Amino acid sequence: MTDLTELAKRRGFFLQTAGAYGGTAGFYTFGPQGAALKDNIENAWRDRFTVREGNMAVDAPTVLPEPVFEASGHLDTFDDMLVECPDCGESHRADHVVEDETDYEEAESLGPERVGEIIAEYEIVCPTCGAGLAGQAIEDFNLMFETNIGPGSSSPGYLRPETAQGIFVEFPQLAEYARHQLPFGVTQIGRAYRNEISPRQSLMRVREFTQAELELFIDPEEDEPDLSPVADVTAPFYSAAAQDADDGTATEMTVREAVDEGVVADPWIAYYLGVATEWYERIGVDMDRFRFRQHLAGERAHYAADCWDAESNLGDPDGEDDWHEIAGFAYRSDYDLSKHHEHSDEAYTVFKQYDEPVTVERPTVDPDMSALGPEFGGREVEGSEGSRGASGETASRAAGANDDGTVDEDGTVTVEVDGEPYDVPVSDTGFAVKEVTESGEHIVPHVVEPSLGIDRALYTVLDHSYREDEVDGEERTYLELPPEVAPTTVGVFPLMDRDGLDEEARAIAADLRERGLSVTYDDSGAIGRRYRRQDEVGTPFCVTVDYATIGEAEDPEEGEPREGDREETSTRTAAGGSRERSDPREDTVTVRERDTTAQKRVPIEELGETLEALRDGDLAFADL
RNA sequence: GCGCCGGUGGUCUAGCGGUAGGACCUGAGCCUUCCAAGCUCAUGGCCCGGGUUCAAAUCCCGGCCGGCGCACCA
Repeated sequence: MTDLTELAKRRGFFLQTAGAYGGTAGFYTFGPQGAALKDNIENAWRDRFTVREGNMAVDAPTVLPEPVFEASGHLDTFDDMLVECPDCGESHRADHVVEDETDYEEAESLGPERVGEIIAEYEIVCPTCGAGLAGQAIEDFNLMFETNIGPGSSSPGYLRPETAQGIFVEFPQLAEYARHQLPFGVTQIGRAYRNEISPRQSLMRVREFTQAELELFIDPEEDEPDLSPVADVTAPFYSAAAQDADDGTATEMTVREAVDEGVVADPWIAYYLGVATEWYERIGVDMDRFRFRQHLAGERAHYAADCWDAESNLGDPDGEDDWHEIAGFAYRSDYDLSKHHEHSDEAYTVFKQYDEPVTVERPTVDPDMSALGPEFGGREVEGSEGSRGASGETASRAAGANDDGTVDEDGTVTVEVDGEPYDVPVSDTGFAVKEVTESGEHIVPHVVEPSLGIDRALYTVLDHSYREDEVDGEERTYLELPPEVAPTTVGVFPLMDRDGLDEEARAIAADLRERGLSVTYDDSGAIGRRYRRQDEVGTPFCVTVDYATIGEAEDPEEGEPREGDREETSTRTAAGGSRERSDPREDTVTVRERDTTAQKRVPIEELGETLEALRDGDLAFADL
């Protein structure tokens, strides 16, 4: 990890932000290599989770107004109350301490002042060392960055702690775009912010990070995934049950087995675990240092019904394991949409049409207010309210019949007004049972959410691809990045920076760039140094223009052609006078593979095509 | 946020009261016909702020940043 951080800074993958001002914890800037790598990882994610899944991508603001987070629950649950022990200095969740030591439940909702009072009243002591906590300040710690929208403080906003809310809050319109057809998926890749108490471990725990999220909206009663594309994907599953067992370990099994054996309860989650497994492998995560871990019951987020994490092992390969969460797969049920449905003015539902319209008898009320109004004035009459929205059963009880479903002999029903029972004539309530034809119902979709941390994936890929070996007795450091994500695909060098080799190499570099390949040109120093430089940033292939390329002898005994007669190099045969170096141009270059340092000669005219095939995995270097 | 340890060129490091030396990297030149070779030259540094002292990179205090442990991680 130390070596990697050093290489990351030296070679331009990532560095601490604003180091000139002392740096600031939890923020990193991606350098040229890191930015390119991150782009490539993000593009691989878009390809897999948006394009190939047929989902739609959106791009929401990072700042959202306060009501969004009131609805989502983040304002409450992100607001931790901490109390610090005056003796041993340990911080504890004040609300948890109170819940443990008293009969109070949901102490969080009592507010910090009341919790402080309770701690004093009950003389609660520090769970660690036993010192009294009375009188200690209850610190409010909100993990969201707060800001003001516009001048003044009347309109607070927060930097989103997850990209997801930007999708949920727009659900009504997104459902429109999806033509109200479930299931549909919406993806988003973007920054999220959490004011972490203690950023640690380089890129793995930062205050601003990039999330790649998919929110899949499903009808929980109808929709089921087609597991077949990933059914045979194998991954290690570390279930909650296995974690509870003393000697529990992750079990290697296919996605199909995980579902059939009930290890992963929800098939949608299982499907995305399969998709993610393939994706992580594709971008260069070592599958021997990867697993899925189910959240323990007490560990789940406030919205999650079931949750699995993807974890990568960043420990020393020969040493202790060091597992880190790099993605979460949560079955969020209808939590988020229901919340926004309640808090906002819009309906976060889709209309689900029945196969056949159903005709039901539905009790209705149509109160005769000219009769009831004068009698009951402004007081709320349950019977008249009951006609709106409530179920037929409620309406019938309230307006058409007593609780036992009967109508009194004198043709009245008993209605409660402000707790007082009144007899009201049935004729005045307008009670009737009508036949209604219903063609469907409004349902709140459930949400399945694969949420991947891009920075953590990037760091894992770097960690897992870091290699040290020896070539010709010299130590070598290289990154075994998959060609698809490597910041640079090909390095192009002239063997010597003269004799027209450089011109030839520049022309080749330009041609390759024209094809859209990511190319680095380098003519400095010795060739070996240039290879090592590219090795360190994970460039999978290097092309070298040598004397064979341009038709020079391999064994120059006489003076080399110097500046001034460069054009002669390509017309030497015709020009005569230098017949001992008159070999014809081979028009081939060497292509060197990073991982093996092996070289093959490739004709220049096939070079672009060959490199593209190598990059895309359509051609193996060994088959050249 | 607490505790322990640390912060010297881009990177790694020596110096630990008298204002800095090396290695690597980088740049220029020489040399060099495929894996960090060699030679010459050059660029570049004591985290920040106070204090003690004739004098502070060095000692003290505070801050910032980092590593590790604790807590936290919805």
